[in-house]
This record gives sequence, structure tokens and C-alpha cells, in this order.
Amino acid sequence: MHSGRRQDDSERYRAILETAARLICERGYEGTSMQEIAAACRMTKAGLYHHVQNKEQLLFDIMSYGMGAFEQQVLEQVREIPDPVERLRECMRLNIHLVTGGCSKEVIIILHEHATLTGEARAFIDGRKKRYVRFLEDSFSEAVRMGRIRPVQPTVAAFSFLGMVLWIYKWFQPDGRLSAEQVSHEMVELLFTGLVSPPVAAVPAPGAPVLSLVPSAAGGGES
Amino acid sequence: MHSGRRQDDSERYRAILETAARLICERGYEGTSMQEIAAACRMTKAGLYHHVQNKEQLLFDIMSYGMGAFEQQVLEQVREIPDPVERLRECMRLNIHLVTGGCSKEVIIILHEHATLTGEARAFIDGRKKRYVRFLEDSFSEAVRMGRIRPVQPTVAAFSFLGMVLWIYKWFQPDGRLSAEQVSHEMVELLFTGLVSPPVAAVPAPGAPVLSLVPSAAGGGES
DNA sequence: GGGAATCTACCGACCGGTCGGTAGGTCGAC
DNA sequence: GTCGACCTACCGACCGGTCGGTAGATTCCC
Repeated sequence: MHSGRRQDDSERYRAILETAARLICERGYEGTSMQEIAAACRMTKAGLYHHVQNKEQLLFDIMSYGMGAFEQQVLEQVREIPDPVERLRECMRLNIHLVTGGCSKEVIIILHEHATLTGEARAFIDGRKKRYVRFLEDSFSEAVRMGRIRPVQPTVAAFSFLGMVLWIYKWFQPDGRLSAEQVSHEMVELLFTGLVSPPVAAVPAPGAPVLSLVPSAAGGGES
Repeated sequence: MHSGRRQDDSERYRAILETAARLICERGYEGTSMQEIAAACRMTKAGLYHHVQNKEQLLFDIMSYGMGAFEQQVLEQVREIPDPVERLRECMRLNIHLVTGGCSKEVIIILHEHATLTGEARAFIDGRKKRYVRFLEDSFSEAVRMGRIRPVQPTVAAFSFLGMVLWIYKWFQPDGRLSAEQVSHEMVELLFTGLVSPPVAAVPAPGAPVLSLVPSAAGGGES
């Protein structure tokens, strides 16, 4: 009974976070009033304030929840993959899946409201973001060191990766022409195979040296 | 005298737009009050409303100005480049230059406030954005058709291009460790040369077929 | 087992303050 | 003497947040 009660409590709070996240995701943080959030939770504003300290704390909790979901669904799933290139490819796939799947308004809020929080709340979220950037930079560096990819600036590579993946929330439509899987596959190939060098020659100059690309060593056998 | 007066007028209005853009860029559209904008222009709110119809029109004018700046500084500069790959590369360079150069708060507002406008104002701006996406898609398609790049989904390629480039406003610091030119160069090479295939073999398996990539035809001699 | 005490969840009413926007007046330049 | 630029003063609506109060379930004591 005790645990059941507690269970209800935390579930209730998460339901509030989810409702608030939906509204804030649609209208922006500043564009959403506590009144509206309360109404969407079928409560009055005073009732909502029984569960919530203040508006900024609400945003912080939404973002923390989103960071947790991301770290669990993406980061922890790929952290132990030994080959850095395969690690990055799988990471991109999972991250795209997270952003395209409509289940995570919280993550989109993290992306969009990147400068809304202030003070230590801002610093805390930024720290968790920075860890992800470091992880990507380190993976790119490792891949370069192993000769698995050509030498690139790891920071630029990491933010290019992130830009491609995280920009998706601005244009992707779940019921649009392109499926999430299509986007995912194409984008991974775009970054890791690149644009040059048609793998099977389409309209090659007969004399030109057209050639199939074989990964140099460390046999990462993959599509 | 007449034209001088008009000149003053439009210059004055542009100064207001610029000041407003600075504030909105820093604090967001909903987070910036007309009071603050007026004060930054060294006016009262009523004085500001002498020049401005309403807040949404102000945002629309800022975005229109930004779209104009973008189209002039990027799109028109590359539209006539015959080779699609060279067109895209130069386009990316110019677009990165636009986003990293601090001179264009208006463009950042266009990027960040992508869902703030409503109705026909929103539709108008979205239409101009869509033209850019089409331009990129068409260029990628053309490059594929010519065999200059491997076959990729043009929409995904276009939005990957845009994601890499436009995400920059979220992380780039003009006085940071990386220069704008460095980012520009690295990012262009990342997308168009890709990650695989070290150009000069670093740790190759001696027996494996390591090979220098030569663009098939249309000799676009470029680093 | 029943009544008093307590607690949770919530409400209506309200706080000081700010929002976008406006009416009407002043004033200096042509 | 007119006209545009800009002001003071103000509007109704809404903001985030808090107040005293209460219905109903739970717990405690006898």
C-alpha cells in the first residue's frame, strides 16, 4: 500500500511533466502559461502549484527527464561497442530514432530551449550535453587513430554529426514522404561513406579507374 | 531632399529592426517585450509603435530582412555555378560564413523562431525557406545524375547539409578555439569527401587495394 | 469500531507586476 | 500652420505565484 501510493505519486508527476512537455514543445516555454498547463492537466493553476515548485523548475525537470531518456536509449546502448566507427554509426541510428519517434517531446525541448534556463540549472544540463559531445569527439579521435577514417577535426565532426541528427526535429514529419528508417539509413551512409566515389559505377568514363571501396583493415563487416 | 528624407526613414527603420533583432536573438521572441525593444532604441513604447505596426509584424520584417540578406549573400552568389558539386561546396562555405559571422542576428532568429509566426506570414517565410531546400535537392540530384557523387536521397542530403551548417549557431563561439574558416573547411570536406578512405594511406594493410580517388569526369579540379 | 486529528490534493480569489497596444497631447522643423 | 515624431498616461488582459480554505481519505488513540 505504501509503495503503491508512492508509485501513484511519481506517476502522477510524470504525467504532469508529459502534459507540460507537450504544450511547451508546441508553443515554446515563454509562450506557454502555467494556466494553460494546469488546464491541460485538468486542474487549476493553484492545484498545479501543489505539485510544482515554479515554472523554471518544471522546465528543468522536463529537461532532466529528457536527458535521462536520451542517455538510456542512446548513450548507454553504444558506449561499450569496441569499434569506434560501428559505435558512431549505431549511435547515429539510435539518436535519429529518438528524435523521429514522436515519443520524446522532452528531447525536442532540450534542443529548442537551449538558452532558456539560467544559473546552475543551465550549467547542469549543459554539462550532460557536453558529456555527449566529448563522447563523440573521443570516438572520432579513436577512429582516426586506428586509421578507420581519414584524419578529421573531431570537434567539427562531432558537431556535424549532431547537426545532421538534431536538426531533424525542425523538418521531419512522421507521416511524410520519408520514413524514419529511410532517413536514418541514408544519413548514416552520407556521413560515413560520404558523397564521392559511386560504389557501383553508374555512368563511368570507361577508361577512368572506378573501384569498389573496401574498408582498409580491422574488418568491420557492415552493410 | 525628398529622397534624403526617405533615406533617413528607411535607415531609421532598419536601425530599429537591427536593435530589435539583437534583443530577440538574445532572449527569444516571446521573452522580449516591446518595452525593452523601445528602451534599447532610446524611445518609449508608444514612440516605437509610431514606427512599428505590431510585434508580429516586427518579427516578420526582421525575418524578411534576414531572408533577403541570406539570398543575396549565399543563394545568388552560387546559383550560376555550372558544376553542381562545386556549387554545393561554395554554397556551404558561404552559408557557414553567414552563420558564423556575428553580423546576422536576423538569420539566427529565422532559424530559432521557426514556428513562432502564424498564418500567411509564416507561410511566406516558409515558402522562401522551401526554395532553398529545393535548390539544394536539385543540386544534389544533378550531381547524382552527372555521376559526380554516388546516388543519395536528395532530400536527406539537403537536410543533412542544412543541419550541419545551421546547427552551428547553437555551439559556435567567434572567439573560441576553432576559427570560422577552420569549421568551414573541415565541414565541407566532411560532407563531400566523407569519412572513409584516408587519401594518403596511414596504416594500410599492404595487400589491400588502397587507391587514390579521382573524380570520374568533368574535371572539377579543386582541393 | 468510532471519533478526533492529520494529511493530501485541490479550489476560488487574489497579489503585484507586465504584457501588447492606444488615445490624445506637445513640440520642433519645414 | 501643418505634419510627423515622439511623449505621458492609460487600457484590459494576462503573467507567475500565493493565500486561506476545504473535501475526502488515512491514521491514531481509546
